Amino acid sequence: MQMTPNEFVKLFPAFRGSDGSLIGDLLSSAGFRSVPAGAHLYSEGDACSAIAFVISGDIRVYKTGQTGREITLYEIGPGETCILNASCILAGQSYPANAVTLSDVEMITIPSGIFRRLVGEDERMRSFVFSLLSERLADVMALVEEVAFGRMDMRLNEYLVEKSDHGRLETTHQKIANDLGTSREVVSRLLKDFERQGKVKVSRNAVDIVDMR
Amino acid sequence: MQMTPNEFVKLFPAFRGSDGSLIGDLLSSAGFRSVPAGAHLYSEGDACSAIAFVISGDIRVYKTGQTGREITLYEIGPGETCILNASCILAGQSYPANAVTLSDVEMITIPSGIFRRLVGEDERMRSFVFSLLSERLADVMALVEEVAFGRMDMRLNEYLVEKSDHGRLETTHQKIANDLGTSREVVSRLLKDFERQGKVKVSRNAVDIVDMR
DNA sequence: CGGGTCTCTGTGATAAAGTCACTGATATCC
DNA sequence: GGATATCAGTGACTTTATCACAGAGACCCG
Repeated sequence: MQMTPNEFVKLFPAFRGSDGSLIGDLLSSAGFRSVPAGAHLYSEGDACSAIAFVISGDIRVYKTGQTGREITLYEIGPGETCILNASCILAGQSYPANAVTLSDVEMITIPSGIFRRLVGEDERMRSFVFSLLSERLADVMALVEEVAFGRMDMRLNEYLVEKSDHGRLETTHQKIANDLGTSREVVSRLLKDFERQGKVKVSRNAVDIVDMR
Repeated sequence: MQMTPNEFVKLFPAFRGSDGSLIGDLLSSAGFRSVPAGAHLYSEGDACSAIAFVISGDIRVYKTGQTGREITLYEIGPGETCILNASCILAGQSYPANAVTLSDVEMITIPSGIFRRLVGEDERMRSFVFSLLSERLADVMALVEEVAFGRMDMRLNEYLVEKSDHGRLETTHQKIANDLGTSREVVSRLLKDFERQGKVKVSRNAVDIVDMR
């Protein structure tokens, strides 16, 4: 599959109005990559060689503890880059987290050398990368606050509201726990409480929101 | 006080070998600022207008919860910039955290416009800022993991080892709690346990490490 | 169809951590 | 030398996490 500059700008509006060559350079040196849902993209400690611009699908970036518990740091969607790639490439570090696809994902990959050059030459590219990196930093800082000070019932409540689609969320308690950084039992118990309070309806592989205010 | 390019490069070796004009530009437009210990530099939500390069002293960047508990995200020392400034300037956000000086701090401040231009023009400046930003992101991600999965006794143990100077740490239980994101009572109790185990000696305003392995 | 095997969920007991409400102990300041 | 402020200790209780199971539903396959 090939992408036109027009399609690219539609997805990545930060590049609108770029002086001609940038997007051309970017697309001509880009590779296209299609990854199935559930694929493991990289692990903590891996080195990285290319940067990915996500066209479609979602990616989950998470940390793991020794006990096996997980916590989601943030998700990457269409119109974003996997900024950890950028961060690794530009700072020469290895990945500080893990990433997995949540759905089938299509992305454009750009070799790190080309990417480095583009960041140097183009103000828009620079600004795009800085903004995304800054945003992630702010996101993760907010997560620290939530984890350190937030109560689990509140966090679960917000999670259900945010993640549900038309009042329904199809997932398992284990997956919710993995996003929130807690254990399955805790999620099960809290959902049961919510159900007793008439806020949700719990069934196998799904939670239906009744009234969460 | 005025700083020579030589002194600057000694503190910020990432700029060694910069093509002449960069450091000159930077220093000629820089302001010098001296701040006493304990001063509040900025709060969550503030806008920012200049970037600071720290010459001497340490700055603590932290988050606060509604209950009044605090947690330190990271500290900034000599030879580093307050990267949140950069991130705000380049991404147009407001501060996502609070900052306070831990000691008397001297720093060079550079107006955001000049800074923007330098990042655009100079490869070394760009690389310096990216590296620091990436490093902070990795730091804060590691903190999420610690807070979400780590045990308090382990965290306190590591903290004491890292922060102590010649086996002694002069601080209050409250300050330790503020760094770790827990409450004073928890720190007091854990320290008491450590003392019973013969690992430390606790006294008012100080902890002496006996044997922490 | 029926039995075996997964995956998902529920629950009790216990341990770790945070909260609340105090008390006591040590400095510090007129 | 007391008044005041700061710092630390403690019991009781709540919230979370962990461990060890037990069922319940889905799915496969002869």
